[in-house]
Amino acid sequence: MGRIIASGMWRQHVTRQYEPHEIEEKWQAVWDAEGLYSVTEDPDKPKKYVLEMFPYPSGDIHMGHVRNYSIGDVVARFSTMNGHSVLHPIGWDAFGLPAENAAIKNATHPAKWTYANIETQAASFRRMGFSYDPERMVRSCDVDYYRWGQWIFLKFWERGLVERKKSPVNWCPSCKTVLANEQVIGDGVCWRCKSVVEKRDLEQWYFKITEYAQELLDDLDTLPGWPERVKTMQANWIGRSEGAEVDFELCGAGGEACGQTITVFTTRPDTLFGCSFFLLAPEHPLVSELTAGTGYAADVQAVVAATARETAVERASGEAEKIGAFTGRHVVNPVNGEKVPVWVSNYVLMEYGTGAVMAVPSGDQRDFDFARKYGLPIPPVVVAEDDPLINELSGVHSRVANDVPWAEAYDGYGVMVQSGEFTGLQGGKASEGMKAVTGWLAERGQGRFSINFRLRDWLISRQRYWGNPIPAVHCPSCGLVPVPEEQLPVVLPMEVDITKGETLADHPEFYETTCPKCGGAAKRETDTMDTFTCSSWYYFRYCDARNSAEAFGRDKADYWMPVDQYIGGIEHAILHLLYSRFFTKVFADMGLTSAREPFTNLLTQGMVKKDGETMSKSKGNVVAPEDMVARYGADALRAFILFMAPPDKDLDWNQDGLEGMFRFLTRLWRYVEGAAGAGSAAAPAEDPAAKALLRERHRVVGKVTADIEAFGFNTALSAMMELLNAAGDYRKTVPADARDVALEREVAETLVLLIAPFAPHMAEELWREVLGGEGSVHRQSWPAHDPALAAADEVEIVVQVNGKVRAKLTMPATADDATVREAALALPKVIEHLEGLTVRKVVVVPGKLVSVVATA
RNA sequence: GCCCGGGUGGCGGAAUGGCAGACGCGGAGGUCUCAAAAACCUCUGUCCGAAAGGGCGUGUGGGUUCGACUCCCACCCCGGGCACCA
Repeated sequence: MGRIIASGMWRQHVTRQYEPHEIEEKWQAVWDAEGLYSVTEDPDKPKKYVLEMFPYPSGDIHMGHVRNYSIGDVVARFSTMNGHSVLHPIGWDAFGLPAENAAIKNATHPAKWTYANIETQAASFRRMGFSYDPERMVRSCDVDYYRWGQWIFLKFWERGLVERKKSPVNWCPSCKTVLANEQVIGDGVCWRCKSVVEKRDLEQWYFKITEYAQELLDDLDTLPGWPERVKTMQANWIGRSEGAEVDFELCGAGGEACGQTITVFTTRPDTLFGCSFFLLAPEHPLVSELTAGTGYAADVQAVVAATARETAVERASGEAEKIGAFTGRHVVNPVNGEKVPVWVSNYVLMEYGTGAVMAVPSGDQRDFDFARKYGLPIPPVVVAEDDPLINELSGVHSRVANDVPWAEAYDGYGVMVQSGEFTGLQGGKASEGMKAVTGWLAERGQGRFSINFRLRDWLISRQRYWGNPIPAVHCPSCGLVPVPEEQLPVVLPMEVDITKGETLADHPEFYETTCPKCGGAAKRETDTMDTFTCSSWYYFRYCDARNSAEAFGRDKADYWMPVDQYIGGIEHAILHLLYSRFFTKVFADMGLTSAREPFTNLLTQGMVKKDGETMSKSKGNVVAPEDMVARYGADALRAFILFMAPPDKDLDWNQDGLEGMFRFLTRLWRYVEGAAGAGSAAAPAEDPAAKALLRERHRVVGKVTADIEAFGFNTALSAMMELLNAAGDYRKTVPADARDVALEREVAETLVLLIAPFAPHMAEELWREVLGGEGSVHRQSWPAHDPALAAADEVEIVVQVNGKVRAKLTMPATADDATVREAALALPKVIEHLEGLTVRKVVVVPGKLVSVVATA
């Protein structure tokens, strides 16, 4: 293997240069042949499931992939070396719209495009040296996989978690399909293509994730290994509000009671006495019923029409001007019998609560603005204790004030006024007043304690071809009928010509079928499932990827699940992570798993940017990992991207440092080659230079170990550089015949083991070929360290006088405080700075410093 | 508006309340060489100083402490998330 390098030839200097390409491809082949990364359930070892998020087969890999999968690979290899049985699989989230778009553009089939991309990407991952178990690879567009997605759908249906209903839904005009709420991001745009979404009234399939809203919220507390920020985002998204439902009786057109009630949800029942009008959403079904044929119909219809014209962005952003119209009707306030007018306004959303709102302008800014605009009363009911109004209204039970001198509503805590028997109680969110009023209403059957969630059910049907067909049949006589389990899979037909814009709905061969129940002619459902359904359970499939009888075996899942370390981008903080938690909870309730949460620890890695912008083809600022691998090898690239920044931070790609990482690896290579000999030269036992190097070796092993455990890959690599620097200094400063050869060899071995998770190819070459190690470096035990050996026997102590460093002192590590203090005060420099001053206080920090406080 | 992050040399970044700037990049000078590359060595926050040495310095202003990048209060800036949610 060794070769004579050109520049060294005349010196007779035989050495091997670090040639990443030769060794990387060589070891990739060896690892495959040896089946190094195949894993089975080993009852004798602690298990560890390390997983990076399911990649979409977009074609080329990008730097974000390199970062994500490099992090996972270090964690996986490190865990293996630390005695764990490690599951580290990969697969592809292979259904989805980009395949259709690409197929249209290239006049091919989505399947062809997808499988070709998977091959390309798999080759790139292999080229990076990632340690995936090849036997567990999963592709979500394979029938073997998606049939179980259909099975899950049927099981969800059995459990009452599937619903088909008509409601206003998000429609992406560019993707030509509906989207779930979670998939509308930012200012009302599609998560994938960033087009502004529209609202359409359509009948669609839903998973009832709201049934699990409370548990999804509560169990966030069982995830200490998740970033706070992700948990906060999920909690906000679920949006739990405690309050009350209040029934208002509707009056007839003549003002008389008509027996019909309208219920509202409010978080502030304590402000009920301040309700001066009542609002309906423009989409509320009662609106036309109440106004049809009356003199109010025209104005109300104008508001309804204007609201319908607002874009989703305007409506959602709260920037739209509040408009409204009186319906001519009234409702009765249950607490005081007062009749309040019913208005229609664009700021009331049909999707939240009941689509009807009791308006309390003194306590809610939106109601306040509306009241001011339309000249409606603003009676104060909860007044801050330091508000001048309190003098006038404190203890006043009945309504005397119908307006406030305030510029805005007050929604904080305060004293209830003008509130009948509740006057004087504390008002505010979750206050005693709120509880008292709710209790009063409940006793009379006019209200009840209630919890409202912002979370909506998950819309899972998609009007696209390249997805998992929904296993359902529409029968003219039986209605919606699930495809019987034994008839699965519903195979996605390949004959659909996507280049002509065809979908399943264009294929009678697909949709013409018979009803499983009555045997009559029926139509198969032609919508496919949201691809997020595929990625919501793939981590279960990895546990038992080749099972043809079940989605996964419970024994296998119970061995591996939950995922111990999940790694992926923050962009899935809600989407994929919420859906996966939901699936896992349903699986647990189905008895398929004992895990109630899928991911114990979550690392959200930051984005890889270029010049502060996300890399994209359209910006032309994409840095191709392949180019970097071609120049410096996969090892240098992997190590460098981890060295650049802590994993959770965004990083700005800058190639300059990559060269530096390559230099480090080259130096490491040379050092190990030079120190590999098992020489026998006995070194002086008490040589301080040798002791220092040994100490550094133990310190660095301790630091690298702790750093990897805390995802401090950048500082772990820094520490390895420090050890190599120390080893280089030892070699430079100690003459060859005085060197401790055994120590140098130990340091070399240590460095090879430490670098193995980061630069797996190089470590393997050095381990097997240079150090002559037995078996793969990746199957070795992680190096041990002895804290006692890492401790210095002499310490340098800093001496401060009035907070400024004035001298340094070397003391035995065992010296007691009094000795250190005395030695410090005796230093000439210290005496000089204390001249004319009186020492007031001396602080001794063992092993660190002495701080002398002195004044004149 | 609300909720999270984050502001440290020329750059990426490091620092259980204890020498700010580890490690790396970049830069300057040097060794080797006919020369260059590579490699190696020295220096590299800033200001004053020939040096010794000293002053200043982690977004801003206060505070706690013998001692603050770190803890507390107020504010400024940057990034992200949420936002007519009743």
